[in-house]
This record gives sequence, structure tokens and C-alpha cells, in this order.
Amino acid sequence: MSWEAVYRWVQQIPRGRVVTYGQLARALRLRGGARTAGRALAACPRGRGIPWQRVVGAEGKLLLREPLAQLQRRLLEAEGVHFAGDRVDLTRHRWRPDRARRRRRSRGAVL
DNA sequence: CATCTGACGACCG
DNA sequence: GCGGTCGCCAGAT
Repeated sequence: MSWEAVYRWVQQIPRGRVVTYGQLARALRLRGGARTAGRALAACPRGRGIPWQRVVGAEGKLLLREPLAQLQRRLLEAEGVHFAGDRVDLTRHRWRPDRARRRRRSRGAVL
């Protein structure tokens, strides 16, 4: 399986926002679930500007091993992501892909 | 071919 | 909240 679709999806995550491995897996219907999402990121090619640091565990924990976790935390904090202890504050930073992005604009949104 | 090993997460005691 | 189990699956040994 090629991870290209995963990388393209991750590319869309805005600065300062994060998603979880499970979220990513469900969004792309990855066969192996969240773990497969993790594998894809582990194989993430460097130098292509893929914001890999914006993918975290289901409860906001950073699941990488040192020293990578430390780098991830630093990168996230640098873009304004707030941590509560060792977790990203998901209620504040979780990104949910907007359907309007994938489909065409829905007019007259109820607001 | 057998096993082990992950950048997971739901579930249970 | 914490630790153990289990399903998942591609690569490495």
C-alpha cells in the first residue's frame, strides 16, 4: 500500500491544529485502523514539508519515543498548540476536516 | 515459514 | 487513572 493518500491528507491539517491516528485512519478508511496510520507516519519522507507532528494519540499523548517526542512537542508548541501536562489539549486544537472542503460550498449555512 | 515489533485504540478490572 | 489484552498488518529478523 502506498501512503501517499495519507501524506496528502496530513498536509491539509492547518497550523496549530492536530488530529489523532484513529481519526486519520477512519477518514481514509485505512484497513489496519489507527496502527496503520502510525506506520504510514513512521515511514514519512522528510523534506517534503509534511506536518507529521500534527498527528497525536487518541487522548492527545505523543506516542513517539525519545528523542522524537521531544521534537514533536517543540514543533507543536512553536505553532501555538497548548499542552495540559503531557497531552495536547484536544478540545482546543483538534482539527475536523470541513466537509465544505471536499464537496462544494454549502450556501446558507445556519449560523 | 515462525516470530517479533511497532508513531493505535477500544475495552475491562 | 493505570495496567493488561486483543485485533490489526507490513517489515524485519
